[in-house]
Amino acid sequence: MSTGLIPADRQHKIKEMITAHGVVKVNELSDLFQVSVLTIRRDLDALEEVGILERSHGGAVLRQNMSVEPLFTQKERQQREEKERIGFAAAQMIDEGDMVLVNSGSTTLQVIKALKDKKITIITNNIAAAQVAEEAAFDIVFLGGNYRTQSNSVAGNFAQLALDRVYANKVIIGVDGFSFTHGLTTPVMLEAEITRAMIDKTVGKVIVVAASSKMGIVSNFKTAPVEKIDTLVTDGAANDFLTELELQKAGIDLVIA
Amino acid sequence: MSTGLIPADRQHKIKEMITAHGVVKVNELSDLFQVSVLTIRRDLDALEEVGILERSHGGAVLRQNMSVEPLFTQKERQQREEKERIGFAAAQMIDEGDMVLVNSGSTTLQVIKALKDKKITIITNNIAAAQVAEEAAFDIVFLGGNYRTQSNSVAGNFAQLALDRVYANKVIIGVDGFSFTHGLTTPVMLEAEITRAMIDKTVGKVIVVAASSKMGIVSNFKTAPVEKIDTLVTDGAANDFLTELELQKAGIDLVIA
DNA sequence: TCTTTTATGAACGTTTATGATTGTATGCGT
DNA sequence: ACGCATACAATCATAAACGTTCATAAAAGA
Repeated sequence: MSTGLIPADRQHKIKEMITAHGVVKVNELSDLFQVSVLTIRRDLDALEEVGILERSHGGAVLRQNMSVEPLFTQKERQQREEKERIGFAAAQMIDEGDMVLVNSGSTTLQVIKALKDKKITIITNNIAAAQVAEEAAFDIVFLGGNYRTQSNSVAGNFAQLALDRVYANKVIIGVDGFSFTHGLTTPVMLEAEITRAMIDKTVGKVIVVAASSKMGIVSNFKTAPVEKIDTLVTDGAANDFLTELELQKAGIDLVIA
Repeated sequence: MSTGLIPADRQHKIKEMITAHGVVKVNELSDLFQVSVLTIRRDLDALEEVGILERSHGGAVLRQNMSVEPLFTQKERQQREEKERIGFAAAQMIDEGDMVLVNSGSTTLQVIKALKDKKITIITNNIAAAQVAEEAAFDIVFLGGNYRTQSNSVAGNFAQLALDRVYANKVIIGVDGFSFTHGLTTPVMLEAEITRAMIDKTVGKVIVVAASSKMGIVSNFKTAPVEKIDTLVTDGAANDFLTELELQKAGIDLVIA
């Protein structure tokens, strides 16, 4: 054996093939690369180990993260219980008849779930809220705009246009980063603009919901300085980060869920 | 047994089929994949084990994680195959780069599904389209507005506001009633207003998708006279209702799916 | 140079996938 | 309700694919 491919190169090509076709067969690969089926099998085993494919008799298929929202669901599951508690605590601050703006994110979705039985109006760009609305007491109004599958939300001109016409008396903000010096930040510009507009259009309480994992994080786009926040709802682990002095200086009421 | 599919790939394809159609038949699959019904049954058993479908005589049906729209789903299942065909036929009329307005309803949702691989922009009030967008090539823009759980769609001021800013070159309209004398009608006023506005904002083709069961029906609110229609996509059973003379008089191209 | 590691292939017993057969269960039509 | 057609489950047989072990040979290293 002299002019053959090296294993890594062969495996790389297999990887490309299965990504393109979704499936590869041991026989075909053996034929194509002019190596024994045994070698191919070992290649496939190695690639399965890495996790990019699944073996099956006769070949292998591409491992699919499959069907529904990969990122969103994964993010949602992570720390789910904490977020449920935070959502419940935040929901206690909403009264019947309120008009509440809610931005996108897995934490704010938990707030919406917790608001199920309240007769209020929710205005949101979080499309995932549609599922919750099925058997909820609240009215829900969606902002329009370009849909982003990763976050299951909308943003853009239409949303801004709609927000121009609205005044709310409370706003629930979920964030990706919370920092005393850099304020609230999120990784996507359009989302940041929506959040900023939501805060602007609220004459009442600005409620931020953020798991402790967001504390001290600074993401790419700033939505608001901490001074704008009225209430911060988080979990106990955030105590390490938050100091009484700083909270007081920023005028933030702290709620530990 | 030589060049056949490997089991995992076949099962994967079955999975896709049942997700798309909601139901698969053992005979059809056996025929399609050129394997015995016995093999198909074993595939279905395996997939049932995993929990993505439920066996039944002659085939299997998609297991619903439930939760979602009772009314909507029921309506959607009814005449599902016809609507799929209609959706597919209507999708053929859309070209790359088009900006397409689509109103709400189970039939238009099928059109959106059929448009999965086209690089276009879809503007719709049909929130159900979010699920389709997961793995679609098109961009999707949602109109905002008050959410109605029954139809899984939005309507109202925000939607009208957004539509003011848009011009599309094609519009896909699903209706509840189609009548030569009374035009297109739907049972909900807000939906009718949206549909009317969509037609107004379209400079190109007005494509109506309507199962034969809608023919001759007059619902509560009128959206447009038949003269506005460029193309009607329906199924064969509509021939009893449609006459060549009337179609010609209204200037409608007929497409039987 | 000698050893070690890595890659590959051959041989052989084992497992898996599939289809044929047979008898049973289910659903449909009259 | 009954009978017929179809779909089903169970068992068995076969061939392809598989894993294991061993052997060979090239590449890397000492």
